[in-house]
Formats: sequence, structure tokens, C-alpha cells
Amino acid sequence: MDRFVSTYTNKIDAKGRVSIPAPFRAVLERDAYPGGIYCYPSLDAPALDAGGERLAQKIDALLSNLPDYSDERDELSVALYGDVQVLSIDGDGRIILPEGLRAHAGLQDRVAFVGLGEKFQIWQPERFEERREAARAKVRDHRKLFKDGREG
Amino acid sequence: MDRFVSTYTNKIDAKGRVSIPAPFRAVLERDAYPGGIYCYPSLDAPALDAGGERLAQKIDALLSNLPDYSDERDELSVALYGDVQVLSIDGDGRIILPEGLRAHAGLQDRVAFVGLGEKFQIWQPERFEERREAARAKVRDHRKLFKDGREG
DNA sequence: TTGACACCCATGAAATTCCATGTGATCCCA
DNA sequence: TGGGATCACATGGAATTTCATGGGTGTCAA
Repeated sequence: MDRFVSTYTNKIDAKGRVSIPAPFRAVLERDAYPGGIYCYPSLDAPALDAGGERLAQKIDALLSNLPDYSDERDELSVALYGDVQVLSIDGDGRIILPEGLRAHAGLQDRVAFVGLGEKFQIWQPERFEERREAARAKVRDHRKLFKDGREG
Repeated sequence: MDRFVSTYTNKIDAKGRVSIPAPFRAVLERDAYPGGIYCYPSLDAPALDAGGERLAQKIDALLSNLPDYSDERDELSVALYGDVQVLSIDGDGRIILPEGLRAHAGLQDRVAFVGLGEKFQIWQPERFEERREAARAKVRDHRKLFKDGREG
């Protein structure tokens, strides 16, 4: 199975274009639908979530459990589909990040592509470093707890 | 599979015309019946629902599950079909929104097209922003329900 | 004859496609 | 194993196309 792994940092050029890291492109080539990739603001982080067709099908599956024409379904649809943008990939493997998405993630001139398995995230590099450090610290805590439990 | 995805805001011109966003048109071209699109007031929001043939079939399916000559079916038929308009698409991909529909959604000079997967909605942009915020809040509340979806 | 509307064309801005360059990594062969 | 040739890839910019929008004209009906 193909996964998005590792982190790459690329530049946004004057036209708002960014190259998708080649390894990610390779994964997308098998999974993306011809039109491009799906991208939307992360719910709980100043970042963007992105992925291919597999990600979109997850959203569909989620909504298909709700009855047609219910308030609830419309509302979730708005949040799940209304915020999504389809970013087309040009011949050189680049996408254009629209203003709205850039604002949400605070992107300026460089972006970090962070592999998360079946999807990836797009971060402002410095912010991602902070988040990464926090995550490491947390893992250390957990390991410590685990170790204390075993040995204590 | 083709879905209506993302949100676009366009202008109503002096003649009452609005361009349907090109990505939506692409979806409609495969799905719409030649005459135009179906459009009607949303049941539970100050907005319009719209879509192509697939949407119409969904409505049919919904009604066919209810017993003939039941009050419920009559009411729903009226609610769903009674206010439906077929809007023809001109050579430049534009529609004209009749007065009745514009009134229901409070449309002035700009409209937001909101992709909802199998259909899309037409909103007065500011109202939609409020709804979008509410929807996001709700999704955050319901997070646990679809932990396996968007947040992987 | 006056609107309402379908059809056609013009235009500027934005997006997509195409081509060029630099650089770092990889490969191959002496 | 060193060193040159090659390739992959990110990046920059030009050329071309798409698209939203504005406006004109003809037709049909009230």
C-alpha cells in the first residue's frame, strides 16, 4: 500500500505555485482522480489536509450514513464539501494554493508537505516545527509513563 | 465519480444573469438533462438547492418510498416539487434566477455557489459565511463520530 | 412598442500549458 | 574509486487558453 511519508519543504513562487514533492506525486498518481487533489482546512490545526480520491471516498462514506434531506446532512455537507477545494496539478507537478487556503494555514513563501499515511498536510514550516517538537515531547512523556508502568 | 465541491462567488449582472462556476458546469454536463438544471428553495435554509438529473432522481426515489395517497407523500411532493424551477443554461454558462427564488434566498448582486457533493446550494454570500461557521462548529462537536474520516 | 429573454460577441483577468534553467543526486566507466 | 556525464526535480517565466462579466441585437409576446 502506498502512503505519504516524510516531510518536504518547497517554495511558493510569484504566481502562488508550489511543487508537490515528487514522492507524494508518485503516490497521488495511483490514487488521485484525474482532476486533481482534494484540499481543505484542517479542523484542529493551522494547516491544510490534502489527499486523493481515497480521501474523498471517506467523506462520501461518512455522509452516506445520514438520511437524505436532513438538516444534519446538509450541515455536515457544508463543512465537509463546502470547504474542500480541488487543486489541479499542472504538467510540472505543481498546484496553486488559493488565497483562502493560504490564509488558514498562514502560508507565506515556503510550505512544508507532511506525510500522514493516507493523506498529507501542508504547513507553514516554522509552525510545523513547533508542532513537531510538541509532538515529540508528548511521545517522550508517554514512553516514560509506559516504562514506569512496566518497571515500577 | 463527479461531485460538486468547493465554494465560488459570482456576480449577478444587470440582466439578472449569473455564471455557473466552470467546475460545476463540468459536473452538470455529464449529469444534467439537456434543458437545464433543477432549482428550488431549500427546505430548511434561506438558500436554493440545485442540481442535475441525478438530483431529480433522488427526489423521485425518496417519494416512491412513501405510500401512494398518503398525506405525508402529498405534503412532501408539494414541498419538493411544487417550487422546482428548471433553469436553462445559456451559451456562456449562465442562468437567470427568477424573482421568487431570489427572494427566498435574499439574493442581491452576488451569490455563493456551494458544492455539497451530489447537489449544490446558492446562497447570499454573507449568510453563507454564518452557516459555514455554524457547520464547522458542529463538525468539531461531532468529531468522534467520524474520527476515521477527515481526521484520519 | 416595450419588456423579457435567447443568442452572439468583446474584453480583461486569472489560470493552465509550455519551455528554460540551475542544482543536486545518480550512474557509469575508466 | 574518482570524475565526468546524465537525470530528476524544483523553480522561474512566457505564451496561450479559460472564464467571468459586460454589452449589443433580434425575436416574440403582452
